[in-house]
Amino acid sequence: MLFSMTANLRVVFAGTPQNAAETLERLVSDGIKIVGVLTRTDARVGRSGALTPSAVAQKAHEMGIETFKANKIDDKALEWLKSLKADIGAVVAYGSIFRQPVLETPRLGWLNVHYSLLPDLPGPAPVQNAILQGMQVTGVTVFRLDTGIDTGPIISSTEQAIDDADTTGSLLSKLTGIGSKLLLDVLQQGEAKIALAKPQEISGIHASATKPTRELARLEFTGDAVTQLNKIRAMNPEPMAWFELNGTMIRVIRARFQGSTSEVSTMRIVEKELVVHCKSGSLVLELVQPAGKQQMSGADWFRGLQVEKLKLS
RNA sequence: CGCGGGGUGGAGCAGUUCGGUAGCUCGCCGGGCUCAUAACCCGGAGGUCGUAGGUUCAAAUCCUGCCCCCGCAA
Repeated sequence: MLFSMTANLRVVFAGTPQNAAETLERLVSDGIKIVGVLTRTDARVGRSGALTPSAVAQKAHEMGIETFKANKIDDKALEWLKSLKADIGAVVAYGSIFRQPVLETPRLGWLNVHYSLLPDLPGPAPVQNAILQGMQVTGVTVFRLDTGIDTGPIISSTEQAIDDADTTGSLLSKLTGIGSKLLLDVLQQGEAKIALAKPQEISGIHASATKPTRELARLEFTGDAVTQLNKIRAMNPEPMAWFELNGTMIRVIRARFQGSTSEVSTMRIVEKELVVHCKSGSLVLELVQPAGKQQMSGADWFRGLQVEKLKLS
């Protein structure tokens, strides 16, 4: 009986990429009433440049949910939102800011799923930055959207340990599952739960989690081994860490730390594996991808170079 | 037709400019050495060189079409 009083919120969902689509699917399969989906417009994707609907758009279409495509919430989009008469909105990586009139549109406002333990790592790339900083614990936070960037009152959060082998891809996948459940719980508990949101205690500096650029993804083997390894993990799958050799880009997909080191920034085969010596340790480059080639083991790639050892400039 | 790289035994590459017997480093199989080995030595199997056609006495190599894989940029 308790359920029937609260579980029938009319929810509008806003999101764009794959993990948002997974969240949407979870909500629907657990009985949340999604009255509309807002997502970004179709984008040109890949070499062919084919116009492709977002993952969320595809999922919504599959589930027969009314969809509105817009890259920012202009007056037309706002009008559509109003017409839905939703009680509440849920945002997972939609990709645009919400203006005040939009925040007020569903009567209970909007919930946002953010992949960090706020107030740590606000901004667009919390997962990459958690790994980049070598953090061992992160989490997911569900909070009420306000006009700031990830500054609204927190409803609930869950911790998640970061494994040494985690990449942004693998960690995001775990966090997506947790976030879906967290969001689902809040929506099922309804208005009473949402009212319990507590303002964030934003003290000191919380570095905003900006999106990593290609230049940031560049590896410096003269640098600290652990730092480079964190970069490799954080940049996978996007934009992928890389280094340059003879004018071509070599992406490093996967690597692991190894204690000993010798001549810095030098590669050689040690016990069938490709090892690059850095400052304070070495890295075994397990999986690489030269530009234009398939992924291959570091040892296979190095074999093709037909050299004993390689000193990177 | 956005720019570019590539398709050669199971893997990674060389050979293509200048057409002339399929090469290298690994892996695999067998044998040897060794207390032993993933180390070392010897031997072996495995490829119609992405595909279709053209030029030629002769094509991995030159010409044309097509298929597939990938990096960048968006």
